[in-house]
Order: sequence, then C-alpha cells, then structure tokens
Amino acid sequence: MSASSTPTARQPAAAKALPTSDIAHIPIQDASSTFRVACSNCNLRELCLPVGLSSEQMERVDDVVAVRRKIKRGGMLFRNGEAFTSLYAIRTGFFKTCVATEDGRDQVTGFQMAGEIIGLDGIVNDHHSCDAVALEDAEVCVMPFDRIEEISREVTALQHHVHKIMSREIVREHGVMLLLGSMRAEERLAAFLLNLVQRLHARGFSQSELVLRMTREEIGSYLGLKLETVSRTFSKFVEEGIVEVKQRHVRIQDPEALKRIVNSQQEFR
Amino acid sequence: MSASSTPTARQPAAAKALPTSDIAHIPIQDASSTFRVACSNCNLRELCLPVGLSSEQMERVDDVVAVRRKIKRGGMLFRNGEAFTSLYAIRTGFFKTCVATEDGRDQVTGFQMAGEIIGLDGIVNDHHSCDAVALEDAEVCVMPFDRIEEISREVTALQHHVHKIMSREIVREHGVMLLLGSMRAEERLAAFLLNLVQRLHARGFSQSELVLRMTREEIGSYLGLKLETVSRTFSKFVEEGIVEVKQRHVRIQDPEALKRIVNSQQEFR
DNA sequence: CGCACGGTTGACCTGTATCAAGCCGGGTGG
DNA sequence: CCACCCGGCTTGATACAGGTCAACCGTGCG
Repeated sequence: MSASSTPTARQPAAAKALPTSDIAHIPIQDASSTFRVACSNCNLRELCLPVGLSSEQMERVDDVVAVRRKIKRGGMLFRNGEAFTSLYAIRTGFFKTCVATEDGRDQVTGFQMAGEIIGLDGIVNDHHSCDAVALEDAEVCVMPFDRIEEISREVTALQHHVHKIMSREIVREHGVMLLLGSMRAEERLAAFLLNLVQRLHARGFSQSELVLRMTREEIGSYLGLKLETVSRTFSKFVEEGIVEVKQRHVRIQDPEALKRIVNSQQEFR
Repeated sequence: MSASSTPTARQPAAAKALPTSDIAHIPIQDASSTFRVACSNCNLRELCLPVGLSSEQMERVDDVVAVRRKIKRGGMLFRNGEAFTSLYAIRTGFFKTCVATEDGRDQVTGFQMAGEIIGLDGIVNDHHSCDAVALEDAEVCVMPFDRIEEISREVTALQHHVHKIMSREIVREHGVMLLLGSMRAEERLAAFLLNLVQRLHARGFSQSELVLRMTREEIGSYLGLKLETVSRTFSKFVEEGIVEVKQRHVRIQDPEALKRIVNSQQEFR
C-alpha cells in the first residue's frame, strides 16, 4: 500500500480520501525532517518559550528542538497508542486532537495553532492516548522529551515554563468541561468563536474575521453537538446579525452579543 | 460509634454527625500543622511518589512535604483566585474541585481521593482557578511548589513523576470530555461508578461496594446532568438489578452490565 | 421533636438529535 | 472547458432524552 513508502512513521491516513495526491508528496515530507533551526530566531518564541533568558540559557534551550517536521493536511502527527518520544511546538498550521472509545465514538479534545504545544498526553504512559491530525499543511518543531527534561534541570526558567504549559492545558480543559457540562448550544458556539478569534488575534490576525479550518462535524464533536445543530446555530447567529458566515469564513459583527450569550444564560438555569 | 471499630484506614466520616467529638479535636488541628512526617514511611507513597528511589533520594524527597493540613468537611483547601503556593497530596478524605463562571453556574471538574494530587491548576497563573472543597474531613500533605521544582532538578525520578502526574490529569480530563461530549445519561453514570470503584479498589476497598461522598447534585454537575436525572438513572439501574442503592451506599451487583452500558451504545449513534 | 436538606418520583416541556432532502462549490475526468 | 460528482453544509419535519417544575418523603441534625 502507498503508506509503506513513508520511512519515518507518519503515513497519510488521508489515503482514504485522496490517494493520488498524497502519494505524490510522501517523499518531500521526509526530506524536511533534517532541517535544523534555532528557537532564538523564531518569531513564535514568546509563545513557546520562557521570556528573559540569558543568551547562554537561550543557547541551551535551542538544543531542545531536534528537527522540524512537516505534516500535510489530513496527515497525523501522532496517533493513539503510538510510543511517546517528543512534544511538538506548532510552527505553522492547525491541528485537532481527538480521543476515541473502542466502539467507534470519538471526541475532538482540542484545536491547536501556531505556538501551541502538543503531545502532553503521551507523558504519563509513554504512549500517546489521542490522535493529532493536521487540518491544514503544518510544520512542527520536534522536541524529544528526555532532552526537555534534561535541559529543564539546568535552566529553571524552562523547567517552570514546562510546568506552566501543562497547567495551562489542565485549566483549558476545565473550561471545556464547564462548556460541555453546563452550556446550551448557542453558548457553546459563541464561546468557541470568541476563544478562536482571541487566540488568532494574539497571533496578529484579525479580531473579527477568521477562517475555520475544521468542518462543522469537528466543531460539533468538540462542542458536544451534532453537525446539524452547529449549522443551525450559525444560521441563527447570522439571522440575528451577530456574525456573517460564508462557508468557513466567519466575520464577527457583534462580539459583545457573543459575550452576552456566553455569560448571561443564568436567568434560565 | 460503631464505625470507629474499623482499625485500618477507614474513618467514620460520620464525624459530621457528632460535633462534640469534633470540637475536642480542634486544638489538635492547629498543632498538627507543625507535625512533621516522612513520605518514606507513608503507606500512600506508591501513589504520590516515584518508585525505586535510593534511600538518599528518598531523603531529599522527604523535604518536599512541608507540613500537613487538616480540612474539615465542607472546608476549602484553596479557592478560585487565591495565590498558588503548593500542591497538595491527599492523605485522607475526599475532595471535589469546581470551576465557576461569572454568572452563578458552576461545574465540578473532578473528585479526588487519598493519594491523588490537587492544585495543579494554580501553576500557570500563580493563582488557583478552581475551588477545592473537602467532602469529608480530610488531611493533606502540603508541598510548596518551589520546593518541588528545586528538588526535582536534583532527583530526576521526581521530575519525571511530576510530569507524569500532570500528564495523567490531562488524559483524565480527555476522558471526561469524551463522556460529556458523547455519552448519554446512563453511560455517564455507569462510567462514573466504574471509575470510582476502580480507584477505590486500587486503595484496598471493595470492588463492588462504595459510599458516595458527594450529593446527587454534585454527581450531576460533574456528569453534565441534573440531579433528577442522576436520581432517575440510579433508580433505573436498581430496577434492572445492576446496583443496589441505599442513600449514598452503592453496591454494584453486575459490573459487567455497567461495562456493557459504557461501551456499546454505538448501535444507536 | 421538628425542621431542613437531600433524594425520589411524576407530569410536562423543550432543546437537541435524528432522519431526510436538497444545495453549493470545488475538484475530477471526459 | 464543461459536466459531473462528492463532500460539506443547510434546512425541514419529527422524535425523544433530559430538563424543568412540583410534590412528597426520609433521615439525620440541631
């Protein structure tokens, strides 16, 4: 089968949908693995790294990143059950992570964008417990975890940074639990959109416009809703003049209305 | 009272019912803050600590625990917004953690029992972002986080252990997201019960019997259900002979049925 | 002893899922 | 280059799980 030609580990997995186009790209993917670049020059460093490092420390931290790796749209960075070796800092592109039960059910647990760290789930059992799928062509910095541990013993700022990143993920998930456990469909979608633009804005994108990189079904999975409900809720927001939606392009016309939707349903419940 | 006759570890938890006896203990509570005990002797150490430490390493790790602290039923170990200083290892007792929105809504994000670590949410912002409430009289080991970081720079097994604990929490929350996002009421409650007995069993309790330390409402909050639904679902399980329920005392008569309920609803969805 | 809180149960309502049909846009093959 | 096809999306009709409201009960606490 086509996938067998990937020497590293990452096979397309999108082979189901696009067999021909994927085959053409497989060799390139591997070549990029040997590319070596320094964090110290990376424009995402304030997202990935602690601030205020001395140049000496910075030099040590540069060693954290082994190589970079490119993932094509639909490809997987890692999958459930796979041995854990590294964390990944996203340089470009957009990922989803999802878990699955034995019976086919699955749940998107998050969407990750440039500057975010992915793979923390793998530490506890030395194996990943979720899938990470690129929703657009992506590039990540591969950071072998034993190297992270080694260097963070020397650079305390890095040590603390790693702890913060993990804690941040825990707190983020608390927020998702709140959303899934106590919000209605409109609130969930409003919270989702606000969260996305806020993160995009922090990366220099518009505060009011965004392109969804995921399908309605993936949004629904993340929000605990069916795709039809996501679609209907979008339509409702459009009717109310809160957003404009054209395909996956969304313009937020009334962010205050979204905020009101998120935290003011208490009159009901 | 009769329950006091269990010598091993199981404390009455009925203390709530007996204020007088509690009053007698209040002064001790304070004194116990200066009480100093070693992890090396703690019977929960395989839950809190890495295994296979040399005695020298063990000595260092003993320094992680500053003091112990007792919390009365209903008391808070820490609250949302409070400055973060320490992680806490639960020695005895049972906690819930919950987050809240500005509008009164709140969500139980977890229930924690002996040997589990609580407080990880506080690392990222130096402030706690949730409340930790004791559901029965409890005692925790206070572990100042700067000391944890310091010692884990020297004892790599501890460093790795801290990472695992945080990763475990992330993975646990993935599971909760799956539950909240894709399961129906019966599945949620079944999964909840199985998870509880499994954790209790790992601590030497029965595989089939448990005492719920939390109200139906708290269970509901955790599971994204209303308390009436929790109650009805319990009743349904009882009718079907899967469990016996008397107040907060639950006996699981047919664990296989619970397992079937958790992962086989795929025929429907 | 009595109150209050937690829990149960019933009747009814509603938000979201489900099922189904049709649309749109982009990529493919003729 | 155009027609077609397919995946993603929208929209409608209907079903149903779980929420809501309300009454009642038990039990443990003051």
